[in-house]
Amino acid sequence: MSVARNAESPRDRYRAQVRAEIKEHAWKQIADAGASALSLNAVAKQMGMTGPALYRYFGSRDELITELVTDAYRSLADTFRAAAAEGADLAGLAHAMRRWALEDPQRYFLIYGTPVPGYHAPDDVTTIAAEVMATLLDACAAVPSAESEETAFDAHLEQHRQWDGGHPAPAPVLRRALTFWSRLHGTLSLELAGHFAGMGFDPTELFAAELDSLLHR
Amino acid sequence: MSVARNAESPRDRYRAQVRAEIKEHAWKQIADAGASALSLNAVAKQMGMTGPALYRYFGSRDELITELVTDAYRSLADTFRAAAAEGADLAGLAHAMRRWALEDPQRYFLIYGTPVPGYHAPDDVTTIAAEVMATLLDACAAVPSAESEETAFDAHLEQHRQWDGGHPAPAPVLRRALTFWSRLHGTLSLELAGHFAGMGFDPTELFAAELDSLLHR
DNA sequence: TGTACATCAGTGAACGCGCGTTCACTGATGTAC
DNA sequence: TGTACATCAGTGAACGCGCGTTCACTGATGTAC
Repeated sequence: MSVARNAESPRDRYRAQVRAEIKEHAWKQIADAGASALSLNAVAKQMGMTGPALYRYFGSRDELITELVTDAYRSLADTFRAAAAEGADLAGLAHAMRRWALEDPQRYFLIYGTPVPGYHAPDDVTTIAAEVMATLLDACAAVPSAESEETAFDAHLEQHRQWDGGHPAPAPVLRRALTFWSRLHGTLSLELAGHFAGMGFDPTELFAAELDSLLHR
Repeated sequence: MSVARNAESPRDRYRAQVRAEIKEHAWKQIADAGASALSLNAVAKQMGMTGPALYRYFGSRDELITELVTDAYRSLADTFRAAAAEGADLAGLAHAMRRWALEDPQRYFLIYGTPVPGYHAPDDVTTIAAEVMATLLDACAAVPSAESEETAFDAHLEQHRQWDGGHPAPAPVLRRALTFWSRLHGTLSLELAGHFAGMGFDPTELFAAELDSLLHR
């Protein structure tokens, strides 16, 4: 038995590298044909390996997908945090989110797209998803509250909320975050799905208008 | 050669009935495991038939799916038209749409969910999709225009529009329709995808709030 | 520095499965005289 | 009303395919003395 070692061995480095390469090819495949078409054998072939080899790196196809989902959430969370760290306000977050989504639409859809009816996400995924929300909440709390009146929805939120641990935000902040999320997801997902194609206008303008509706009202 | 007959023969009736039954089972399967899991063989088995039998009714799996998509659009269009015929205003349409979506979430997602990257919809589908939009535009045009000022997005729409034939609506009406669609799709799709689960509030309230934002501002 | 051993990445064969789709056929149903 | 014929729904076998996953193996890489 060897001494407990925290330092990474050459083999560890290699493992990490191959794992990353597998994921990269998996993303490419998802971008080409959607997540449901992701095939371990196809990924292996593309890497010049045989299918079973991948089982050294991922326990199953589901495990791979779960990790891609987690990575996607983490990437979005990082994008938000980075923007916030550079002093971006809510509008800044919105644009960062849009850029992130346009960068790889299928990555966006893997998270916020059509769910598979039976599937239930593992805890890790739920946790990291909540982190994204937390970053958004922080940004919403920082907005100067030029609120005129309390809305009916605020009143509802006041009474019905069980925000996952440690983030007790006032109702108007919660409302702002939800509205931000929902409104921007609305334009963004329709745009990414191609539903505005052939209508002639620039989706960027609609996104900007919706963002505006969030801030100046 | 027989006389040209418009009347439906018993065989025609039977055909129509079996076609309908196939679609019904297909919908059930989609509801259970998503559209990508739809299998002709599985549908046939569920009906007590063998796979090849279905080819009497549909040319291919793709043809079946295309017809389901078309039916979904038609169903939504009918829902809108029926609501409009009963004198429903924009809010009425919104609630009709929500009811329609909740009735069968996967049907909603088949239309407005994650698109398959390579897929391009046939013309029939595009046409019926435009019909849905047309109904929405009519309802938007009927709203009394309590507009204070012209928005920047209105100005953009004024110059960039190529609405598919015969529906030259003024920019503010277009804008209202797009905002309606995008905002309600935002809340609705997040709700249907289960992203609000565990947050404690009632999605109906958020939907109502978003609908309110469309009407009173 | 060199040898002996342990680790482990990747292969190839195999399993069982379900898929979409074609084809030649059978038997029931409907039609025409 | 009864017989001859045409239509056509559905079967069963078959094709070729790709999938996820297991298993026993080989050979290269890294480790310990």
